Amino acid sequence: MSRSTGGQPSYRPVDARVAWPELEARIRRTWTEKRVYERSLSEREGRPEWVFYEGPPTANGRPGIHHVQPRAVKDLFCRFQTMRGHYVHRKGGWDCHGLPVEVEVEKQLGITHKRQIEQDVGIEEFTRLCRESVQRYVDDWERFTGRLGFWVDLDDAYWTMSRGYIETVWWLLKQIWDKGLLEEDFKVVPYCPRCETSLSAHEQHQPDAYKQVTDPSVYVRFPLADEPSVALLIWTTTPWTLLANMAAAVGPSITYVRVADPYRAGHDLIVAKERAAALMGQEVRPKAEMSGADLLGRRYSPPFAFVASGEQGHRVVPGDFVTTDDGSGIVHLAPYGQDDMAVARRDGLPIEQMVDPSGNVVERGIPFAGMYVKDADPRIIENLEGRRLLFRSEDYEHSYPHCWRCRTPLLYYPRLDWYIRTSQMRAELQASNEDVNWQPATIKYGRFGDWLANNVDWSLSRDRYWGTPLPIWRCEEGHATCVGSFAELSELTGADLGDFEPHRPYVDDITFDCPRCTRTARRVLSVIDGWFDSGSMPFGQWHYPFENEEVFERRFPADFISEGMDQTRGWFYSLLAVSTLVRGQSSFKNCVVGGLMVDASGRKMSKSLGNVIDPWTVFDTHGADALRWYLLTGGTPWAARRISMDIVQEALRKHLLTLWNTYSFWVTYAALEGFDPSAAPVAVAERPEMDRWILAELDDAVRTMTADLEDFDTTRSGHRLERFVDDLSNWYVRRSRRRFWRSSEDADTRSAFLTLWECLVTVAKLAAPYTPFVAEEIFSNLAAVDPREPDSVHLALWPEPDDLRADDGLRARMALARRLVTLGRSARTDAKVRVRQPLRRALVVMPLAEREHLTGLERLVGDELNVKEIEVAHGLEELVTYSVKPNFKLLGPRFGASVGAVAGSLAAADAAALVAKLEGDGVATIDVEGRAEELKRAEVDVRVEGRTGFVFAQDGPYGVALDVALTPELVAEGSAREVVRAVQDLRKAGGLAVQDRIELWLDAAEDGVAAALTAHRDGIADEVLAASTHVGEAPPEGLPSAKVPLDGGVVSIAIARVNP
RNA sequence: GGGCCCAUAGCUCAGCUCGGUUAGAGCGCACCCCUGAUAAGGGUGAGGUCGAUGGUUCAAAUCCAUCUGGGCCCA
Repeated sequence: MSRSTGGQPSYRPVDARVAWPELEARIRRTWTEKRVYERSLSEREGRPEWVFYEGPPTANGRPGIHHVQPRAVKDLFCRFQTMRGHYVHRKGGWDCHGLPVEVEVEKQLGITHKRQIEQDVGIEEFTRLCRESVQRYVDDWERFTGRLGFWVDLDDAYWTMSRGYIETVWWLLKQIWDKGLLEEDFKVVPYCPRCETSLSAHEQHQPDAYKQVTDPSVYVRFPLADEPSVALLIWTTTPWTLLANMAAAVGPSITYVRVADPYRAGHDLIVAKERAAALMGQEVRPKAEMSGADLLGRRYSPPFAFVASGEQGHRVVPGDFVTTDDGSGIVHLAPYGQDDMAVARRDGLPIEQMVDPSGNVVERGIPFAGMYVKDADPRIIENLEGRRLLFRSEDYEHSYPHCWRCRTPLLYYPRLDWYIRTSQMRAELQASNEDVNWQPATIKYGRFGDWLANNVDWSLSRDRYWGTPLPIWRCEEGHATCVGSFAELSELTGADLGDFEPHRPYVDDITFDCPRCTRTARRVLSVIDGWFDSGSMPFGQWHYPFENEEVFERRFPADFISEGMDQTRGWFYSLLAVSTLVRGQSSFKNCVVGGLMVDASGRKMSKSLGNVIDPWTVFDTHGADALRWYLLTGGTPWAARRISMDIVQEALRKHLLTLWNTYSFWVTYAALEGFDPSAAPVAVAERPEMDRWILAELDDAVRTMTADLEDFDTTRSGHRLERFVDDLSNWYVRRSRRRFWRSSEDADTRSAFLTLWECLVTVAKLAAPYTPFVAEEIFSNLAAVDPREPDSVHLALWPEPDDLRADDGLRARMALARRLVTLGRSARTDAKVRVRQPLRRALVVMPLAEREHLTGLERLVGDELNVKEIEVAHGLEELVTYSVKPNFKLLGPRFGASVGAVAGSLAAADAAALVAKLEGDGVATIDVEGRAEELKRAEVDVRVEGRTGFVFAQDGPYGVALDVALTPELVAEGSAREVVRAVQDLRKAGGLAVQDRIELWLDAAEDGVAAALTAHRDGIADEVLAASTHVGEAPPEGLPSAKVPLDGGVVSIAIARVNP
């Protein structure tokens, strides 16, 4: 790299073939050496902050391909906003607590049961291993993060297991406690019998939690106590819950019928009328009909005798949750359902716990005692059958929730747990949501809004070991004290606890005298839901309010967060909920939600399908930039993202290689010419049209990309960049190539070098948030000569729109020229005349109003088509026919329903005359439903079509006709071009450098060809850098040579390199 | 069963916010061209009832409704 120091600038040579992974490794080293990330912060000190919160990844497993997109999105906006001049602090974080970590350690220890932790391992050793386990994966994550190019401060990351973080969580819980929103309550909760802990609603709703399972579906007779030949028919898919049956519920307004029991002569059954046919067959004849209300209060004989009936048990009770969608319309109630427990509390039903915390039937449940409930099911069914209580038993397939970590089917289980009364805060949560800008917007009132609208209390406590301990101490009298800081705990114990370890088991040993009754208070043994930890990060990352109060206030709430869709009910919820509970507002303003990662055929990635792609394979093959580019621009961000090696390679080839080729082109010639962009400026207005055009496109790209990225849209913005790079490479460079080589340092060459340099430097800036490595490579090589620019693109300011460059008129004119070129090529293809053969002229048909748009671009179109002249055709009726249609966009509103009549009238008119009139006078009169209507030129669409017999291509109102007549001069010129091409091939094949000079021999037997060689001798020599040319002379032996077949004969060629 | 998303060429996707009569790219395919950006590049072509039906409208890929299929989230 060089600075312009008076001598010629030098550029790092650019290999046309790039090894992306190596390039990226080199860039990463530069970033480290030059402390670029640190400076991207320090150089923005004092500028307005743009606040980003990092959602802490669970450091409990190696990062996978699905972690790439969220991190790429975060990085993109942070880099973009930094370039926009903001100070963007990026504190990393690690989510350390929770069941996943415990499960990992359990596996490592080879234990399968919770009780082994306390008995065999000990809590002290267990939590020590949990801490170690977290530490182990952090290295993987750091490597992954760096490789991806995600700039985040991991050295100063927050750890949810740190003392300070835990203290903040305690403080937050105390705030909630003081509001009366933290309570212990008896509730039916989803419960994992293996982990022996309840799950919060959002844990239960993790992806993959629901799986299709087959359960028994049984119909059971509950004989009425006072009429044993009549039985209520109930339905359940969990036979084991019958052990604790409390009552049977009916819908008071549902109609029930008494029908003959088809399997028991002389017995009757009561079922919902709507279900009778489905259960008994179509021909069922009701013996009696009654409403649910009529059944209320009737007693029945319970299926098992474990639960004493008491006053209220084993009766028919009303329940508004009873439906006739399936089952029998009569619901068996047991303490294992939320509806059931609500009724039990209302009606004083007898609650008996028949299942222990491991999911086994309790001791007195003979003969099922000790059996796991799912294993007890078949035995219970047998038992019921033996007592003629079983009506029917079949298999029932349905989706059922499983423990999101260990895959054990969940049980619903009545438990005494600690809750945050979020359901009382629903309106506040919804108000917070109002202030969030979601991307995509549908999340706001869809997925997330629904979740808030149906909010249930947050089950906070976990009977586990590795987590933030619930800071509640309770004495023997039941008085509970919530502790909100370590100092407060010291005060309560009356001794300075110093730097005590707040985790279990140490914190469990701390006791104090209950402030209310002075009896000993001990900590309740629960730890809390890990989601509360992560939701506390706006506070916990700064150990607020114990320190950093000013920092916290400055960085609350966040301008931006982003995670995958799966966090809707995870982090997005906990983050919103904690700050709403404590601060009454959302802690984030903008949230970009990413989609799921699926394989190339749209299937979810899973180890069992074997379709998981390791991110490192992609990094090492195509590089991080290619992967980032694809993920940030290919497809809708929140739709499922298909990913495969091929898809990434395509993104690489299409976009990054195009950019690279353009960059490599500039450097190659700038190095040859010793070009210095900073030497002599050329004003935009003084540059050729082609240069002004690409700068106008560049300006448009800057404007639209800025607007889209401010709007958190990565896709549109990326597409604009991709189109610009394509324009730059495949039109600007393609058309301007000759201006770059072997020219003297004239204004035109300077302008070309300067323009392409400006484009590339600006593209590097625009690309920096997307593909930070290649952007840095280009920028650091090209912008080094510019003293105004920093030494890293990531320290540069985002490009500003430039009115001197903006020129929409020119953009439209160039679009017209390119359209005509396409038509000309099409015509050439039809004529089967190769492009190297020059043609005399092309005739262009186009609307009069646009003709002047072509002025100045004829040469361009002519060059591209290799024709000598472009003529705008007049009076070409013999070449084309016209058709005229309404411009519906304009005439639709004017004529309304009559627009069809206008179309008819136009179709019937003499099109050529009409067009002549419109082009000449600007208006024409036609008859519409008997009225004379005047139409302006713009109000109609004119289309041309070539008549047969002409080499003509058309598109709408545009047409290009080629004059394919060849003169001897044209043929000779074509021959010369063939020769040039053959010589260039020889040069390349001979390994000559671009600037090497040669001695050239040309020989042809035929007169016509020989004449062509003579005529174009100087032109050929000039083109191929021939220092001397021998025409009609046999070359010395042993030189590189070729024979070129032409229409009129054969040319023999030989070359020799001239030693300088 | 409910909510949300998606459905456009053989494949991957734009376009839909704000309706305009000729729906575009890339990959693949066929044919061809170009060639000192070259292990690239370019052109032309074939390939589409824009998931289905109905509605609104002079006009629907676009707006509305219903349905079908797929996905995600939930019950």
